[in-house]
Amino acid sequence: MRRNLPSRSHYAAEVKPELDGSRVSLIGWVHEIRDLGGIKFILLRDVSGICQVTVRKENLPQQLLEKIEDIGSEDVVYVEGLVKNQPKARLGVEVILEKIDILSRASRPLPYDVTGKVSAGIDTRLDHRILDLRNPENNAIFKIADTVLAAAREFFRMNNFIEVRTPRIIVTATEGGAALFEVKYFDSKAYLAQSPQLYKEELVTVFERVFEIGPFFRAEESHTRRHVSEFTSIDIEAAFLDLYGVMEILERLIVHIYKRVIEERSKELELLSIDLKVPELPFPRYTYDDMLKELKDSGMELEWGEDFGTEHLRILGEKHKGYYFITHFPTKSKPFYIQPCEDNPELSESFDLMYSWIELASGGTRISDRKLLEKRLIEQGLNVKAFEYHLKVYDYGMPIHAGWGLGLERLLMVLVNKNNIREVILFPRDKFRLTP
RNA sequence: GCCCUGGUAGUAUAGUCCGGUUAGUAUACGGGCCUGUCGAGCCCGGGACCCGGGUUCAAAUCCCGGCCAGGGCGCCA
Repeated sequence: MRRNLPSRSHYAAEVKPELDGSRVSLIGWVHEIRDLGGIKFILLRDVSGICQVTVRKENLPQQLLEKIEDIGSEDVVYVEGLVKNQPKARLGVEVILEKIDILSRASRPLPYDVTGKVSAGIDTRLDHRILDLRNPENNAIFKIADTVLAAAREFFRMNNFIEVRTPRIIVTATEGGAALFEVKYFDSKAYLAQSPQLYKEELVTVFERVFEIGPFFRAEESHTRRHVSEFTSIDIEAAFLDLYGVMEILERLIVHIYKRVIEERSKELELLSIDLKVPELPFPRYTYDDMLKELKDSGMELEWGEDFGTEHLRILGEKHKGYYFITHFPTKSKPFYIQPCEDNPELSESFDLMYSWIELASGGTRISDRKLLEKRLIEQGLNVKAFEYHLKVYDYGMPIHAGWGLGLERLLMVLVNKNNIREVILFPRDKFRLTP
């Protein structure tokens, strides 16, 4: 026997003045109740938004009134009633209740206030994340994230990229540097991938242009508002392009995402009080040397070859408020697979995409010559033998190629103007949080 | 890993410096009043000093240790 499932005639946000006089049925969660005695207002929330259900007690049978007295915040209810234009209601329309069924009860009191009347710290919010996400302002972030992901996939397909999936369980470090999580893999040790770097480079010899959107893991002991242990990377790799080609793809992707979010998520942007403007192309480009000079002019000397610290980036961010690229970093500050410049091997064909002082993406031209790659592995103190499977691919015809990795959550922080990365991750993971 | 700050009802906070009545407020929750609320309003109620040790006549308050949390640095997306 099939279950008898509750069904609605309309979503809450579809209850508009044009429906005046018609009968509707709604299903949702009780967002808020305001009881004025003879009249009672129930704000009913579903995925589309909130609608006001009005209870006029005078004409209702006792049995129904008792049922209404019994409902509480976050109960799941089915409601039937007549739509009525109502200038006194903020939305200009309300549903006069005729029938209500409680489909599921929420406990009382709830451990967390969904309506957001009392502010809560990020830790408390994350402890009660599901309730926290019911707040329309908070779930708007993830509706925007949905559009960002859809827009990115759409953009990549328009540009002949093929979506690939590379292993999350790997046998060795791909880049050295970042700390890896160790996992038990049957009778041996394995690690959680920190990047798809080597796989996507290998795959350009098959598909020419690949992209991957997926989670990666860093076991860093970071304790900041912009680091977590599990994050989402939007990665591309493309044959027959160098850093300039993939920088163009990156800035055009950002613009495409902005356009789609503005088109499809105006309501969510409004909820978050964000006035999103499509950034202008091209994004400004500066070299590492340019930035060193800028820092010097600001009274902050940095020795050539040193990577920028947060202190330096904050100064650069003061001056460059929006998106901009920094290119041609010193080779020694970059991973082994980055192509050194032909005319000056101390510099590399690398770039970072910045937004103010935040690093959003980094990438560059990759080394496509096996000999050079081996030399760089040795220079960085890595074990060449461990990379044998990867190095072999360079013997099978490896074209010049370039790519980048973009931090999805970092981009979201910029889009929705949040200064803690945990706000834009449904269930964030960091050194101190493994639940919920 | 290093550094700074904090831990008081479900939540957010006042009080802590300078130890001393019943630990205050808001909101949530329960009860009452209220026919146009939309941060509803008014009245009533229950609900808290992170844990352990020390100092003291007396500790939310001072000291030590632990645990937990927020943030910064390094590293990076």
